[in-house]
Amino acid sequence: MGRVASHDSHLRMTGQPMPSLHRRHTVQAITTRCLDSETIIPYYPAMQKTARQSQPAAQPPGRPREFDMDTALDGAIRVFCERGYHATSIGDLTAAMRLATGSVYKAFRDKHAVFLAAFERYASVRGEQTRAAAARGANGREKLRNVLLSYVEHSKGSEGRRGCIVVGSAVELSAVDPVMRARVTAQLKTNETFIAGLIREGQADGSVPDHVEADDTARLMICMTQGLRVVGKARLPLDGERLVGVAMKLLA
Amino acid sequence: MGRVASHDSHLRMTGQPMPSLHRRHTVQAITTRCLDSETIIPYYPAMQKTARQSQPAAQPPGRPREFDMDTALDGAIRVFCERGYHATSIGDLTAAMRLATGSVYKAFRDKHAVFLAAFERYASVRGEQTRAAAARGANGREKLRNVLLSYVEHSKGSEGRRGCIVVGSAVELSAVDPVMRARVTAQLKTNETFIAGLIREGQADGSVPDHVEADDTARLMICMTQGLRVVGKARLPLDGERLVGVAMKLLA
DNA sequence: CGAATTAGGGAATGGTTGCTTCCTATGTCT
DNA sequence: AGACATAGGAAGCAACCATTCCCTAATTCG
Repeated sequence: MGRVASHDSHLRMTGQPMPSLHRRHTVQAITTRCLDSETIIPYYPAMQKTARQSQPAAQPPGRPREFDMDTALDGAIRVFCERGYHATSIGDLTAAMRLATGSVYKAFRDKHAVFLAAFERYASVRGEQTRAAAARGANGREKLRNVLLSYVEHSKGSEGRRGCIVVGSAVELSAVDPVMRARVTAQLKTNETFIAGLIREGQADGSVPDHVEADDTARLMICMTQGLRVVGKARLPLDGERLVGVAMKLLA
Repeated sequence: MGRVASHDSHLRMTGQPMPSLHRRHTVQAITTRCLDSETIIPYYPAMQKTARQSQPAAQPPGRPREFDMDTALDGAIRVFCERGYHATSIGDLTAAMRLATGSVYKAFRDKHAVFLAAFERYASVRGEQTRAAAARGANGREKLRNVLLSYVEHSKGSEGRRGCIVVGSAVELSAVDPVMRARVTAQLKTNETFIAGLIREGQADGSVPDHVEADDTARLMICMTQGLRVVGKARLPLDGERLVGVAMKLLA
């Protein structure tokens, strides 16, 4: 039973995420906008002393980064989604990111930081896709329908098999890693308020009946979407039209 | 990239689940009935040559087991649900099962076998609970309502925080462990046909309209239930009455 | 009773992992 | 040029993990 302070101790203990006093760094953070575009979350592409302060396009000193952070993170997303956090070794990570070990550890504090950055990017990209799907609808009801359909499509086939990093984090880490748990719940709430917003929009434009309970329905729909990712990862076939057709009854 | 045959190699490679020729053993398997009570799945409490053949109460030779297998497995279920497969060390396991390392390995081939046995017991227990919930309903519709309510209750609070081993397996293992993937999909299908059966029962007794598509609705409800476990693990509050109230619209 | 057999439990083992540290080469800034 | 920072790889380290070994009980069979 006695296990004390290991490498990834902050994942196994209830403790804090380690104050990161390794190098104090006021990062010039690349920010990504999230689903509801309310919250702006920074992720750390590297550690570099802030450039000049008010010259946003100024290139920092030193050799510029050769690899593209986003494509590297896309690789990280791929493995993390597929295998989860614990089963992904640094070797898996460097292979997927096409980076050497040293480079990874130069760009990120540790494995956990890579995971967080991958999570951030995933949330940002998926949020954009979802908002795009919504935008293709004429009214609240149509938007909602498109959003649900988009969720099903992303839960199917090879992408579905790969899995969702949010669901993965919730299941694998939320009991044991307070940082990721906070991030996951925030993400779920963001998505939920986005959906609730669409329902209210539908009620305003008359495409959704007024007696629909926006918040409860939104929460149930979040359950549906998260469950879709679980079921999709287990490779059960999913038929978008049929499932969404049934789901739209919730707006009756 | 080069990783060859590690401890839990059959989990990391695409390979087979290892033919288990370690010791050939015709186990006198303790069997558990599953949700739909159609399939009988053996799990391996130990390796003992079959006793006499047709004397079910005959005690096998050797020192009898001291611990209760089911309570030990309940402990295993607890940690596996909470931390998942990979993050659970043998130390965690022995602590939770209140067994010494050697005893665990005497009773099970390896960690994977413990996990499978825990999964089996979990499925069996939860199946019984679900069937009990259904039995408390007067007609198909009521049964369904009770089942959904039971799912929400189990996804809430401390049990919800602990999590569901089926969801955990789906997310953490199904991409990488064909044995568990098969087990997970089988379980999901079993649950799905159970729900579909309740819908049809409701249609037969008049409590559910005939135009409801039983299969599609059942699949969507499975997504809901699995999603509930994800959301519950992320600790979002869940209100059974409200959520199920909304969900019952699917039977309109 | 002895032989056979199995469980209990803890110590030992061997391999892997995450992480760190070196090193040299390279590119961009002041 | 000099400072700085990245790239990439190799080598190393301490920790940990899953598994095995081994010795001690407890029970049945002959």
